[in-house]
Amino acid sequence: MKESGTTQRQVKTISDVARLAGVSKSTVSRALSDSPLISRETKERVRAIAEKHRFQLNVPARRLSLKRSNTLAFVMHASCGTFSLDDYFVLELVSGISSALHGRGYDLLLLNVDPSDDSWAEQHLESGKADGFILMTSTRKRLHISTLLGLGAPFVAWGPPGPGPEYCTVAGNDRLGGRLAAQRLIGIGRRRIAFLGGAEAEAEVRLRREGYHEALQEAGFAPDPSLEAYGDFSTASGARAMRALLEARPDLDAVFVCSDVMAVSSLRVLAEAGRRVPEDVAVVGYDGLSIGLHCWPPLTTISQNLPLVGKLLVENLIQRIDTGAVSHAVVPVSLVVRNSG
Amino acid sequence: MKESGTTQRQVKTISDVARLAGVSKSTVSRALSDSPLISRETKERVRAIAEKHRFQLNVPARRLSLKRSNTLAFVMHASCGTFSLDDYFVLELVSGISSALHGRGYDLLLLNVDPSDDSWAEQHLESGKADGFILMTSTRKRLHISTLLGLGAPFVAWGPPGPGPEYCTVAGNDRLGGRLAAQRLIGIGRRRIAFLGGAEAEAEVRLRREGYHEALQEAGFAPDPSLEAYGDFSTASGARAMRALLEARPDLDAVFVCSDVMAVSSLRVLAEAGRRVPEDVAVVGYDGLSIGLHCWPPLTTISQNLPLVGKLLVENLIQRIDTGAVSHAVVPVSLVVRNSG
DNA sequence: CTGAAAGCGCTTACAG
DNA sequence: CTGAAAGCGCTTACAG
Repeated sequence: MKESGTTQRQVKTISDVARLAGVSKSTVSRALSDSPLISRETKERVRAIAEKHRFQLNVPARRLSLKRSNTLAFVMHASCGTFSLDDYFVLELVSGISSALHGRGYDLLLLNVDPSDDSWAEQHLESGKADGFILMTSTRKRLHISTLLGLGAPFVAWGPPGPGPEYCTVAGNDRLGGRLAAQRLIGIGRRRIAFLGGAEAEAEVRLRREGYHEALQEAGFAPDPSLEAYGDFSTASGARAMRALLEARPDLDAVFVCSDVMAVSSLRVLAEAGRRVPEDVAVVGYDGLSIGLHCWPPLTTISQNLPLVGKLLVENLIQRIDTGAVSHAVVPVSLVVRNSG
Repeated sequence: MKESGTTQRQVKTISDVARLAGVSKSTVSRALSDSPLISRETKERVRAIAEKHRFQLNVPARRLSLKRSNTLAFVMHASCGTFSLDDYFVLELVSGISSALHGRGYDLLLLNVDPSDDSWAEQHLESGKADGFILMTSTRKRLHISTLLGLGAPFVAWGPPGPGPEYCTVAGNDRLGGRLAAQRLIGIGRRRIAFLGGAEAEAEVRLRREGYHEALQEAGFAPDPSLEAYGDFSTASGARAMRALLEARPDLDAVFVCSDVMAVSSLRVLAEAGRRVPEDVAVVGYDGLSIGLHCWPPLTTISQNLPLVGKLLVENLIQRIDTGAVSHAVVPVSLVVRNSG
């Protein structure tokens, strides 16, 4: 009974727990990971001791042994240096992903990468830093996707699936979104409805435009290229495209803008041009970001349900890691009517 | 020369590199970590081989051996479930931190915690998941700080240092910020200048109020409690406090709001009350978030230079981990004049 | 159901 | 300057 003297000795490894429980390391390890090999009594005893001493498994050791990091990396490229509104979409998504990870036993690593450099993938995969990637990057997306495919890395990308090799995707229902936006503007009596897109090369932009075209045609209007302009999802490009549209078609009475971030800067251009929103020009945005609630006038928009997007990104990636299953998820979108259109 | 057949064999461990270089594992390890023990020639040879085969050190093994994770955890509690504007300050900061980490050899873990539960600290420290913490949480800050202090965990907290035990802090110059805001409003001829604060318990709120009082007194005005109201930094609380102020003092002609997030919702309340901004009521916000640029009217504000804040949080935390040094940094603030005040 | 032993891939005294 | 060996703290065949 010479327990005294060792009173405050820390319980830092499974060996310590084993000693206290009078069993082997193997048994402790199995008890803590709930192995079916261990009897209920032993399990309970070991766990009680572990809890009493607030024992924490050493995670690097576990990862080394398991050859698995239980870590997901979120890949983004915040506009180097200063933050800007342009990143709000991604930031709102991080929040959804982070919540979705809760209780799933995975950690979330934030990876800020240079869009023209794809070495991050190998560096994080081969080193055992991450088991899989969530790809948000819109610039040079093809480069990053093909690098990941080349490595055989598990990943999930935001946006509609491309042609070619298969990988997990989560996207909004872009065609429906475009359609809903145009239908809304037609429904409130607009006739010269412009389309302000992100980069035309992006599949989601083309799909939203298709939906917009369909709605126009169903209402008996012919799509008109002079009513279409493109940016790159940044505030600056949105403002530029809006100015170009006003110049080309001073008679436009509505505009469907492919992202809330660009819509917010379009509102400003319209105000500066002396157009009242929505009286002179109605505006519908896309994404359903919180800023849309607080700009002026509050933005009517197509909401993408980002918490759900985050959940699906996480769950489908984990499924891909565990089973190899490749999935394509499409999340519903919905029209949120506020004041701008 | 029977090299063929093994052509595509992967180089996955330092043993593989050692074999190819004709040296021992020890030497490879030392060469890759740039140990002064190794000759320049050997170093170069080993590194050339490692690079040629795109060798990546196994990070969990390294962490196990070094007993150091080289990982910083950013602790936040996004409003559970749905994201909201309320989180924009934190999100802009994550971006700054992530950039600041670039090239410092540390990874960034995102920790979304329940504000009433402080078990995350022990779980991440003892398990070797993180070496230090960046604390953003405003709710129950004292609880989390005392838990971290109790564990002896390296951490840095945003906000002015509290009394009692010492820990690293990074804060804005809150007193100066409050002063600049009030001076601006006095300077444009306002006389009944309200103060809309975050929680009165927060040191930064009290300091900003002190600065505001000082400026008033210097201009010959007496501070007036009926012109002061408090929220909790959320949009909802900002709106509530603004309504209370308008009710209590319908004659107010300016308001200094302690955060841009609350200022944005105050703008809306003022618009609904039929007050023109800035003609009837001038508004100055705080933080310098990007939303301030895109609300209506664009927000005059006290900018906090969040990229610098992120840099200091990271650097001072790493210094604390490496040397034990406890620092208190104060970042400059500046008035950014836009349209609201 | 339990344990002794090997192995995961590094780092670093220790010996030369 | 270099190497053999022990050790970091887990997990898991393998043997009982």
